[in-house]
Amino acid sequence: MGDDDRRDQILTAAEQVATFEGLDKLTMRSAASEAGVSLRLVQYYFGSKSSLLEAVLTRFSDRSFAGWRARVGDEMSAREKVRAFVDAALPLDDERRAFHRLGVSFASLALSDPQLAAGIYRTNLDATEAALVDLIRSAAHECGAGEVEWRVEARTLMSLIHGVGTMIMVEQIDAREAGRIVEQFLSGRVYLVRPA
Amino acid sequence: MGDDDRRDQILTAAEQVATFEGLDKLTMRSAASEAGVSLRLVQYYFGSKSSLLEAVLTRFSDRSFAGWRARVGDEMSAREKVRAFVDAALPLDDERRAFHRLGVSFASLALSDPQLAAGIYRTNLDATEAALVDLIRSAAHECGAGEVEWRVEARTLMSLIHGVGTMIMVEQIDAREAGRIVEQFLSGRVYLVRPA
DNA sequence: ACCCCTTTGATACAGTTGTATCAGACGGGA
DNA sequence: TCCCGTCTGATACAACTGTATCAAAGGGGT
Repeated sequence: MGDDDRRDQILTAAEQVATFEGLDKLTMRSAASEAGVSLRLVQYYFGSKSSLLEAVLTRFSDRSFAGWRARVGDEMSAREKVRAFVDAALPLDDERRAFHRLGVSFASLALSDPQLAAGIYRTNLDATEAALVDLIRSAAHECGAGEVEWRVEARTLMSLIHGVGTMIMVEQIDAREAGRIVEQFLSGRVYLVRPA
Repeated sequence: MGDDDRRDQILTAAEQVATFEGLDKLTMRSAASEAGVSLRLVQYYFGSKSSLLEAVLTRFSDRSFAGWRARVGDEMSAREKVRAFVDAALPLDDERRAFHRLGVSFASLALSDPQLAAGIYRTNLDATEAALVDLIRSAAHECGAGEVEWRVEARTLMSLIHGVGTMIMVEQIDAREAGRIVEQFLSGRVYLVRPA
């Protein structure tokens, strides 16, 4: 088995543990056990725990984009893409719930360990924001809407999604209610008004 | 020193540690050390760590309301109260930032340890939601606005605030930008439109 | 004075953690 | 065949955790 394969195998196992048992349960040993390899092997490939953690975090960040692009097809209109973006970011099924759970852990980590997590976390958020700004601007152009503070719009939408996601996770609201909240919000946005 | 005083002293120390060093650094020993008492004393008053954690969580939840009421005066109009609510919930100074940091830790805990944290967390959210629904309904009545789905409105606002708060915490946006986002959102809400 | 119960303190113990060390196995060039 | 660098594994170790145990001080009722 090649190096990258092994690395990936361990990384996948580590992510699995962090997602389903909590980030605090992710240890060198638990990752090794989940991957079905020895502790020494994890040490060999990652050296220290912080390296492992950083690798998991980076991979998570990358997959965040991958999961989004998988839902945003190229043939969609910009308006549809915005909807798809929202849909991708909400924890509406088990896969997205698992993903969100890990995201919350990392957000928490980013606040107490700025050096490790915050950098990657911020980078991810900034990239997401930039992509969303583009999407919204395109959508507005399609709709024939005038100039708007795109960045504020993007950040508002990102904030709302984040908050709704958390509410779903703690089961204060269900998927239906989340849909209602988001729908009601989006229906008032000029960049989504269908052109006459 | 009376029982409650001692309990409170330890609890305050525990909260201090959890807030400024991270929830994972809160241990029986660190709480004792911060409080300037022996480990045994913490055991004596709280028995187990989960009890200590639960007490810290409960106290946090209570203070959440206290901090809010401190900012929402009785003489305010309902419209002003909604503004004050938003203001109280955003991490705009060190105190509110510290508070928010602990809140994120607990949110994360609530997702991996439903039994302990989720109950208290959910109770807190539900109570907040109920209070905000009342506030919004009153504000709308003041404004002469018609019927709206108050609950959806309240949840939307709570979600937005939560998301904006997180963005502030990871320093993706600053207080000014947060104000702009919230202001732009609120300006479109019927329940805040000043009566003609 | 005596005693008993609450309160406080020092220490021990088993489990888990990250990390380091020792000892081999594998595999291709000389 | 031999050898050497890469790769894999078992084990050791110190630090830290929650919890349990032993011991003693304090102080009010008899």
